Amino acid sequence: MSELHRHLRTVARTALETLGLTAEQADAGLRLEPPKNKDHGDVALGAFQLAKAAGKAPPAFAAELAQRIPADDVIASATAAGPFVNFKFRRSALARDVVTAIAQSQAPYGPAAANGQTVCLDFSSPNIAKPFHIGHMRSTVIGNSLRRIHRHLGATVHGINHLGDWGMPFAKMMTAYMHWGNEQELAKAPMRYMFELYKRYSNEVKTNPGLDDEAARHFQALESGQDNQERRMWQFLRDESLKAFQGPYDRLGVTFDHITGESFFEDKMAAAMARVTAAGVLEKSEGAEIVDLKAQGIKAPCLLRKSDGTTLYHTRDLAAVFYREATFHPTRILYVVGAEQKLHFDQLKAVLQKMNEPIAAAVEHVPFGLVLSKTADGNWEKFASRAGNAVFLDEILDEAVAKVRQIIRDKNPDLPDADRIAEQVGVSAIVFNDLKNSRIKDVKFDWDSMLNFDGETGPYVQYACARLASILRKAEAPVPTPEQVDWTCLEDAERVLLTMLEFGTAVQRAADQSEPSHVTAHAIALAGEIHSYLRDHRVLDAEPPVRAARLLLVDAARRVLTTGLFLLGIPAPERM
RNA sequence: GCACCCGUAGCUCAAUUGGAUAGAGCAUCAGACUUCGGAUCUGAGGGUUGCAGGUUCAAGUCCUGCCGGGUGUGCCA
Repeated sequence: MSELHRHLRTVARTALETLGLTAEQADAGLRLEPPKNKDHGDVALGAFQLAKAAGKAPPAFAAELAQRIPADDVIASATAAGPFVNFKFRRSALARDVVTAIAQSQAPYGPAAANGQTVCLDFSSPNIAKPFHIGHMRSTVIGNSLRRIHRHLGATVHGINHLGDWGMPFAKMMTAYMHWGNEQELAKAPMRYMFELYKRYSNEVKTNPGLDDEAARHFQALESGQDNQERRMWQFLRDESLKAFQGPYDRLGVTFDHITGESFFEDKMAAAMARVTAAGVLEKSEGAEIVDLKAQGIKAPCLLRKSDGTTLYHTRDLAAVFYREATFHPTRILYVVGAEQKLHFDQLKAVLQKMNEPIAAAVEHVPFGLVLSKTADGNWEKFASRAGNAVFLDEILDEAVAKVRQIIRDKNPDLPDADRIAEQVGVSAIVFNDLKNSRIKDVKFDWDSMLNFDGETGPYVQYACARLASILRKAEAPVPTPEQVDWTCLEDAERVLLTMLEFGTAVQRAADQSEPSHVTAHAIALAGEIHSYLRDHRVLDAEPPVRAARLLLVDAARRVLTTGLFLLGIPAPERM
């Protein structure tokens, strides 16, 4: 909360107490929000709850409340409008409070002090026997952003890449490699080569179902824990895959705190199963071991051991929960995994609840929508790697980068280091697009709109940053300090200031709802406001006091935009 | 069949979780000191928020029933 809001709350609480409300009632009803219509004021208070607590009609109560809030050196006015009380800050106080906080990197504009939360963030988690394509990007960039957001807010964050390096998919890849694999071919282009193997297996298994049985035998052999051919093959393929993934991760600027795949829990599953058994919730059914969840409202039981004795996805996730609980003591465990796996995580949580494990409350699925591609007749359909039409992430990024490179050639031919900038801007365009809308919405992947860099896009926000940086460069002097600035010179910047004031709310909401799009939306809004401001307000040729104040404003906007982009995992180039 | 998700302007999406006159971008049209960076800005047109009920002082938001699209649904992950 900003100083402005804190002051407003204090004054309002005092006024409410003189109107006969208790401190608790005042706090509960004191919901200060930006009004929908900017003309109403800077902050709005709907007096419905408060009026109810006071036993009065909302409009009458709002009028009384407004009357008891005097103007002071921060509050310019409090006026009642029907059941609302609208507040306006003094412009100079608004400027001083917001810009000073930004200049000094105070929270929320800079990193906050520890907030006592520990967040385990399970994201990206590709199946390392499959190609890393556009579909894998969503979990990766959403998780990467959430990791930065929580860290910014003062949480201890464990970003975990829960690699799919165990189980049947991996056994199938192993089987394919044993039949047709060639080490030299693999070394040339590991990702693509594995994809070829994957496709070949998928094709051949149609006419030769025995392949799946073979894969199952290999998995049993692998899970036996003995040092055998399967284990060596597993180690080899895992190492190669990890090397191959590093490329996309580097380009996207993604890092992890732990790379512990499913295989990491190999030796922890027996204890997990023992714990489930001890809780008395494990049953035998049709040769398998299950937890019945009907009492928890889920019809499908959770399978923890197959009739052939091997374990499942659920078994490993359960072991992972226990491990994380013991190792990290998390307050939240977030799984950034596609919406199609909702049932899986509902079951996981339900099993923990049935076991009376308190950690169940921390388990939270963070689902997201599919990536759809446009068909010839204008409809949207799922990207299907099975059909062999997987689009490799690299190809998409390359295409975007090439487009940016061309725009630079057209508009800014003298830009130094153009290739590096094109990489930054092009990759960001794709990432930004993925984080722009609510997670749960499907991402419509359409080349034309993807490569249109006008409007609400990554390049739009980066362009604003570059423009601001350019002005600061041309000032050829250090940015003024807050002490040097006459705040009355920024009274015309209210739209920019009020937008920057909202930054903390946007970040907090993003963390609470696991929804990076709130940060994206804020960055777009601020970029728009500063662009508009610069149209009518010259900086460099203004009178000295005005120039100094505006320079500091420009620097503040640049900092907030840069931080916002950082929280999305996107760089802010000084030139582009 | 059952469960869950989505449905808002021609298209893609917002709407601070129940609050004031539902807002942006794209596309279309009309404009902007010969640019402190035009990847920008200003403006215009464009809406029965899928349909029908209900709860409430107040519903795009909550409840019920439909319609349309999607995802999932015991030995994959």
